[in-house]
Amino acid sequence: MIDKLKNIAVFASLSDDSLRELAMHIEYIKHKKGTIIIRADKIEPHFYVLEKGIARAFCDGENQQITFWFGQSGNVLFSFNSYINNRPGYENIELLENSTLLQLRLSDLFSLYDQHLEIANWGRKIAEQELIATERRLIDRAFKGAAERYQEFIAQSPELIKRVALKHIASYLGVTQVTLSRIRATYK
Amino acid sequence: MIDKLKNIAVFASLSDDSLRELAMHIEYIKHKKGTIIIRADKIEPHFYVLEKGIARAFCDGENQQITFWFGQSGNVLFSFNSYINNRPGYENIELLENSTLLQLRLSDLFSLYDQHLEIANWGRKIAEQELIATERRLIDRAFKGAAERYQEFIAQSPELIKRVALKHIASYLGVTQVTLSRIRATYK
DNA sequence: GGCAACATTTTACAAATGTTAAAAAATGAG
DNA sequence: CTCATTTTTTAACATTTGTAAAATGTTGCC
Repeated sequence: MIDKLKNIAVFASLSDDSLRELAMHIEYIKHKKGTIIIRADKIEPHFYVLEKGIARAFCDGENQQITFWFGQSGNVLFSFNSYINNRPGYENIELLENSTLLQLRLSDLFSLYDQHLEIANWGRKIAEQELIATERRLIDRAFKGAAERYQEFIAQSPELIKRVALKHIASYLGVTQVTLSRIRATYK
Repeated sequence: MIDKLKNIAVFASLSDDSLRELAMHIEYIKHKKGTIIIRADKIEPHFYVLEKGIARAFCDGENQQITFWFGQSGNVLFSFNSYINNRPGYENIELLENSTLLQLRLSDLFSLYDQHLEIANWGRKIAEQELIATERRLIDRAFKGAAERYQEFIAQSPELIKRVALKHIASYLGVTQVTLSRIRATYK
């Protein structure tokens, strides 16, 4: 089990001791493409790590869904508001492919944070990495046009372009699908 | 010193023991309005807490500055990329008023993270709170028009509206100053 | 294969925001 | 207080992006 965890990106920095602690609380689960694993307006009691598959987080609007996050193999996957504030979340998380996940109760994770220094710092780094990635996206929206953001998305996430519907990528980039189509038509 | 720290929002949750540990490494400093306390492209070796004053973080573009963050009394203030990745940052931080700050070496802070469980979890929560606030802003950009974002900014940050130049608020909201002026003219 | 459901592109038009420049208002130093 | 500087507003026009609807393309199931 520990060797298996070591191969997953988010666990790579942890000592065997910490991995053993975590492994005691981890369950493997599988879900099919299309499963909504986390639902808005519910307190989600688990923290997941995506072992295999692709996921998206989205919010529902009146006549649109906005995808604001993609997860790939090795990424963590949780309801921000449940995890951080113990409140119902605003986001849904959908699996876009048949996936395998590691599941960990938040209550167990929080106990580990309060008992285990290395795991507490691991949790800190997870939040910090998400933070810097999110802030970069916010800044990119200000400095770069939609076309440039699309080009960079292709460069940085070649897997996602192949495997994710364009309508999801459009809202992730902050434009409508029509605009994304126009951008794509320009670079043909 | 410890009692003084307790009055600052970001320290409120810490035990006396943790506050004593932190206090050993904290220096008080003052700076005048207009001081750029953190500069892009440098590794910033300190972590600051704003005791009194207002600050903004901005990036320089070709013919514009984009403000993407405001700090008020009790907020922490650091170069994301220095703090998180030990690399030169992309942001400048400017004090918009005469300010008093608490200064802490990152190297000291990281030592505390590696030695002190409560402080490690305190650092985790700081990152998590920034993360959730940043993500909310990214989502708000998708669902709300500029006028609505302005209204909410007024409601949530009445102090900032009074004390910060509108040109900074415009870029924070993701519009030009001309557009913000038009929005303001509408609600008169 | 053929059909139904869904995804993507295209078109025409509308709305929002950006750009540039100039005027008006506010601020701050001496 | 006055002048110079900076900030904010206003105006005219250009550009980008959005909306709605139709056309085309793709996928998967029976």
